[in-house]
Amino acid sequence: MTDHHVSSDSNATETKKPLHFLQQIVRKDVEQGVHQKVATRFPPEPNGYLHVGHAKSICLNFGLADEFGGTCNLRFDDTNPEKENEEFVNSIMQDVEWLGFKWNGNVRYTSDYFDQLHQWAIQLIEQGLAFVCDLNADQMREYRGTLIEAGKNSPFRDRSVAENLALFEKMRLGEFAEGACSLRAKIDMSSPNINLRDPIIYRIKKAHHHQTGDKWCIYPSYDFAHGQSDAIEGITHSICTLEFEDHKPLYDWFIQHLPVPAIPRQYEFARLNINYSVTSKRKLKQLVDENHVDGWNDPRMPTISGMRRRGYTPAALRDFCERIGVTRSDGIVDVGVLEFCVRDDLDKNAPRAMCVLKPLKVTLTNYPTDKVETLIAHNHPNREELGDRTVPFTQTLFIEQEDFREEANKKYKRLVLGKRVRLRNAYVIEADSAVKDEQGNIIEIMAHIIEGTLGKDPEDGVKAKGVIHWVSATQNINCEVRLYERLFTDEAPDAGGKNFLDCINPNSMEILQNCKAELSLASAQVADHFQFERQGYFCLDSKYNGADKLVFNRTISLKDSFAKNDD
RNA sequence: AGGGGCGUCGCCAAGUGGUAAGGCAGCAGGUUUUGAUCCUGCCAUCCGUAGGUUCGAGUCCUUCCGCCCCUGCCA
Repeated sequence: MTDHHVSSDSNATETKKPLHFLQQIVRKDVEQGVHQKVATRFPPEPNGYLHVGHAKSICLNFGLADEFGGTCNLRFDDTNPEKENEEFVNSIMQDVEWLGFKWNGNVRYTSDYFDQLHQWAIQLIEQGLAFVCDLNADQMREYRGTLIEAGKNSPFRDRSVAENLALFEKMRLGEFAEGACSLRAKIDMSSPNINLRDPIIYRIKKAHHHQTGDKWCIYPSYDFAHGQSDAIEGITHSICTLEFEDHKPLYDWFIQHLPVPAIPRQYEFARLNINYSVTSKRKLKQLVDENHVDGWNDPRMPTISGMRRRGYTPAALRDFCERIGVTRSDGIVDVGVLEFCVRDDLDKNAPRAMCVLKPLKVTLTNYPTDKVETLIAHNHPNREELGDRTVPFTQTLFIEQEDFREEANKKYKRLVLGKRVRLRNAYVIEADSAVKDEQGNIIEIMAHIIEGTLGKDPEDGVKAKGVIHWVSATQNINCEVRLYERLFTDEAPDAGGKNFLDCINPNSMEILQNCKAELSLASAQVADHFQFERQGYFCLDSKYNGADKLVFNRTISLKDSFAKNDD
């Protein structure tokens, strides 16, 4: 992890990035010595895969700890065994590590604290602050009141401490059926804050738990477990999203009435929304379950595992989270910002290569049939330290079909009949004729090289108009390339009364067979990133790539200011 | 008997009573063996609205408008 502390900015001339509101709060607490050490936590429920919204929370929590010399725990909020499992636990750990963060000590589980939580529930009963309620779910809803009407007290609210203790113990022993009763905090049924209307703190769930097995058949609610877990871990700043703001009075109520070892404080920030995407777990699950995508890690998914498979880098995601900021106002971030971050990181770090996606054969009539020249190409135009590679040059080549036209206007900077073009890292060539099949399709270009143009402009002064990529027709690797577009055509698939499934882009994936990659790509590894010059950034697909076939994913295209203005 | 939040450029976002940062997008140029990168310039007389306080208001007060969250034995 980097260790630039916000406070120790020695370079006065350097323009400081303004601190967001949580950084300001933490800095103030540190300056005033409120805490010995800052402690945060990232507390996902292991009931699904992490997505880009979680990345924001991860960067925030681990980032704050890092900036102020504190610690950040990874805690699985596993109070609802019916929805959780070990697969999710493992994927979440993998995603957090991949993003580049290291949690403090061992992974924690709220279930590690079930014994303590149970004890505290008993203490609440003993203080007359909790009771066992026999109301069923429907009755409970009725008694709760509405947003504009007060609720009314449960008829079981005045049971004696002894009776409550006995009943709660019976609950724990499994003597009641699920839903038969629950343990509730005794607060205020007429509170304008519905979370304070005698909330349930323990419910019966005769479910196997992925961590505690069959030890328990009663489980604490989120509200009862979260703050106390924070306190147990000595969390100083418990950061969550805006929708939990109404829970804060309850969070504080438990902390105030229980002998907890520390006083954590909850702060809320706005969750991340991105256009042309969905981030609700329910919808992502639906996309997977109904096979609209190829699993949770489909390269088009906004999940961390999907973005990883797509070729997005941890640095790009971290940069993105940094750029979008942290505030309390709801907003929708333009996916273009994310795409910029990915391009920016890949441009700086991805070695270049050449790959022809839709091949068109070119025969160089003045080049010897059996000659093979070994040309040298730089792996990066601006970073010499990334070295060179060699590419074989032969009489027959492949260029991109769209890089040739029989005739074109002046703005077209590629190969045109009778005109010249530079072959990237090689010679300038001039097109002489186009060979067509019976249907009139161009199937081959006859051209000739301009001698002496390796690394030099033509001696006759007639420069090439543009540069195109190419690959030897006899020495290349056949491969499959998958091109991706946004998964949704609507910028707000979630909004209004729309069914987000109706907004799915039918052309979000295009699979190209028989693409021709340069030889050096044979040694590519799944973790590698490449820029296929003039095409975009690519990586091997971790799922379909195999020994028998190379499969590349296009992470993202190059920015293309030309495509917009119709030639 | 409702409660809690939020409104600054197309998007994100600084601003903490002293005269509207920055990024993305966009536009116009320059460099370039990637129509990429890089570089230069332009891009809010105005801060949801209407009043008020003040020498001075995006910042303080009031009005109204708009948007988000809350009535799971989910988190």
